[in-house]
Amino acid sequence: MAQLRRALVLDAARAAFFELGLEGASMREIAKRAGYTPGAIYSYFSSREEIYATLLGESLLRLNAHVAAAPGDGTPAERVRSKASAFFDFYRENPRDLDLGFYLFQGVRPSGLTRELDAPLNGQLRAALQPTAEALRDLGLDATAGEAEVTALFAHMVGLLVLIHTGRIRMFRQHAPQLLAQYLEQLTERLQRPGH
Amino acid sequence: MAQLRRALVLDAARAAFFELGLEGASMREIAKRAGYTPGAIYSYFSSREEIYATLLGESLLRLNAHVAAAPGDGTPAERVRSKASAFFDFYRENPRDLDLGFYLFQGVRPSGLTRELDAPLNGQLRAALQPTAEALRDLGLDATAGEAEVTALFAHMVGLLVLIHTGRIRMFRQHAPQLLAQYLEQLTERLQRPGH
Amino acid sequence: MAQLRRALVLDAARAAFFELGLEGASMREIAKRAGYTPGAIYSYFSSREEIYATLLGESLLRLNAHVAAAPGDGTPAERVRSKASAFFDFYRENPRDLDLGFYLFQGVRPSGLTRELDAPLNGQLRAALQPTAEALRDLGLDATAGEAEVTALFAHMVGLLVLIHTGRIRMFRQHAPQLLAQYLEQLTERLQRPGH
Amino acid sequence: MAQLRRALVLDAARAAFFELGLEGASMREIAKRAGYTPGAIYSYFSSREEIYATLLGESLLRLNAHVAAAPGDGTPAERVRSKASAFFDFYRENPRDLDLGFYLFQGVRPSGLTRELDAPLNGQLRAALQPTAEALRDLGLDATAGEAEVTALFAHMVGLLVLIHTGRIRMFRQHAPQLLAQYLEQLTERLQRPGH
DNA sequence: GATGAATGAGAATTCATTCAT
DNA sequence: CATGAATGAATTCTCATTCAT
Repeated sequence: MAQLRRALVLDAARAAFFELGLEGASMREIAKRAGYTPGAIYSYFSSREEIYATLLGESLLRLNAHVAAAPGDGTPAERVRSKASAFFDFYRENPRDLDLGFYLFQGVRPSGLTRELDAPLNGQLRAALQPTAEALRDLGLDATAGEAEVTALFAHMVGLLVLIHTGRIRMFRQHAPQLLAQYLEQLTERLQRPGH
Repeated sequence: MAQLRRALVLDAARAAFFELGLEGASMREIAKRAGYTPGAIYSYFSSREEIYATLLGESLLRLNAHVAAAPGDGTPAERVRSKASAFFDFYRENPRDLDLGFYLFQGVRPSGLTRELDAPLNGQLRAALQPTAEALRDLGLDATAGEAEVTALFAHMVGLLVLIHTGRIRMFRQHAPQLLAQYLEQLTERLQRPGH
Repeated sequence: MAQLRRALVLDAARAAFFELGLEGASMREIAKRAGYTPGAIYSYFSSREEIYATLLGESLLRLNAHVAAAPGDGTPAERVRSKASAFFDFYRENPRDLDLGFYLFQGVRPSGLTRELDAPLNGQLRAALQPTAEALRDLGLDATAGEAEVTALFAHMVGLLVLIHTGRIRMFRQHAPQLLAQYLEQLTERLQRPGH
Repeated sequence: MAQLRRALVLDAARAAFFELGLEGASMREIAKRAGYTPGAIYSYFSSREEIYATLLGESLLRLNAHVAAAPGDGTPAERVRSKASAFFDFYRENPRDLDLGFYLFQGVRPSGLTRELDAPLNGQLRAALQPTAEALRDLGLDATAGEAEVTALFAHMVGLLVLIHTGRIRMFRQHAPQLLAQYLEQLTERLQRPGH
């Protein structure tokens, strides 16, 4: 019962956030959309931060599900491409989830929430990259090298996503997915080259 | 005269922003630092947004200067590394400028200013990547391929900078500059490989 | 049964008040400590005021017990000192009870409760001063004079307690108990002086 | 100009406080009475605390003026009575000033104001007792004894004022001024007695 | 007797902006 | 050009209390 209503508030928060962005999704706005008075929200979430953290956690679950659903039965090189692309596409197709992902370290200063919730959320993010990391290891990389490679790949995807997100990509008249494909191509080729 | 005073306001705004961040640099704060009353600021800038846009333009000028100052007299491969690293290091060493760069599309909704100011600002950003693009062409890339490569490189740098900025990079226990060096290494090596 | 549960709520209220003070002891807090929901409290007390009034009545009972326990077998002068000091020490050692004593006329405006509960509470307060008044009469004072003297003594103690409580006593670098001892000394000496 | 408007806000605050007490005199209420929006108040006072502190400072000034105006040309014993009574009467006749005096340590927790403003306010309070202290010294008391005596006297007055204020004095069917007169009588007599 | 849910009023404070002077 | 004054809307959050179930 309470769980249902909590979900209702969360729906309202998600909608508000997705429509109005961070600034617009105030407690007032969320309450209005949920059909509540602002005070009532606090029965379900103890602070604005908690709402956002919940939303972000949920978003990361969707991300992980999306990555898990990507084909994982080909060659290691194919799996690198498949899993990394799944990660990338999730955020490309759901730009608000990217906003959400950026939320905790962009807009949030005063809250003590960051510290407490940071660890599990980071864990969820790591988990979403895990399949890619495993595929890289199957290509022959050791733990250290795999870590470096997955970090570089993660950075590359984040950069592309930011460029898409901010519209800066048009500046270069390039398509981000194609750029990612090239990066992955070169990556797998490089790792399979003799002498590596 | 007016130009001088406008510069004075801008100095105050820059100082406020660099010390207090986005949240802390209110019109009140800027005015106080400039020795003005809040209302007076509006003689020089028509909105808070315009101040930030001006600040961003100025930041991009500094970026271009930094890139121009980087050594440009080695081999093309060396120049790619030199110029790209200059770009990267500028933002790594001046994280507030990165904040500034992200500002206009992150927090700003209501302003119609973005559109008008977007073009020149984009131009300045392009300019900062121009030396790198030229060095890439000197490595034998045609216009189209060069464009793709510089975009990919730009994305990679942006991604790394975001990871540094948000502290997420610690998660992977990797150093960003090293990752960029590897990326540049592989890039130049690939472009110089026979058959390319 | 109901009486037991009422006591349970009261325990929670007392604990909350003694730990968190007036501000912190909200209905929510009291309910939480009692293992109830806020609404349930209203089965036992019709308002927050009533809880505090009940708490005050109980506090006055403890006060009376404390005074009763003080030695009453010496000379009248000794008994004045003994009983008055017991009164004083109770509040000095239990500052929250003093808070409670001040509560009803300090913070409370809207309640009509004060009037109804005032009489019995006043009675309890009087009772706590009764032993002192009797000892004074044993020193030879008639009813009227005894009344005046016990009132003056009461005022003196209240004044000292307020000074302790608010920290203002440090301003004068004096110790309250010592000041009370002097007052009692002079009082008994004066009453025993020939010609009185 | 600004000073005038500040005074206007202060008038509104005083009126609100005197009519509605501490709880009722919210920023909303003060603003409404001053004909302002709540935000406008912050041009004149930086916080609710500052308003109350100003009100209290002003009250203490009136207290000091009242004490200064009391006759100071009789014998030391007469001056003790005159000055102490002036102190007492001020608060007896202006009970809201007493409320104000109790404010800073009763209702105020969260503010950092107490510490900063406490010292000067304490100083003003001391000053109001100074004439009495001097008259006591003229009766032959040394600094230490005078300090003790003025503290005891202060406590006695505070106690009586609290009893008046809370209505508890009726309980004893005594008049406070008369009780103070008796206290002062005994005090001066005691100090003038041979052997002292 | 108790719950769970919600209300509605209220708190202090901050802000970009406007505008008569 | 600049001020001083003020607006008005916004912010998050807390609380005693009510009431259908």
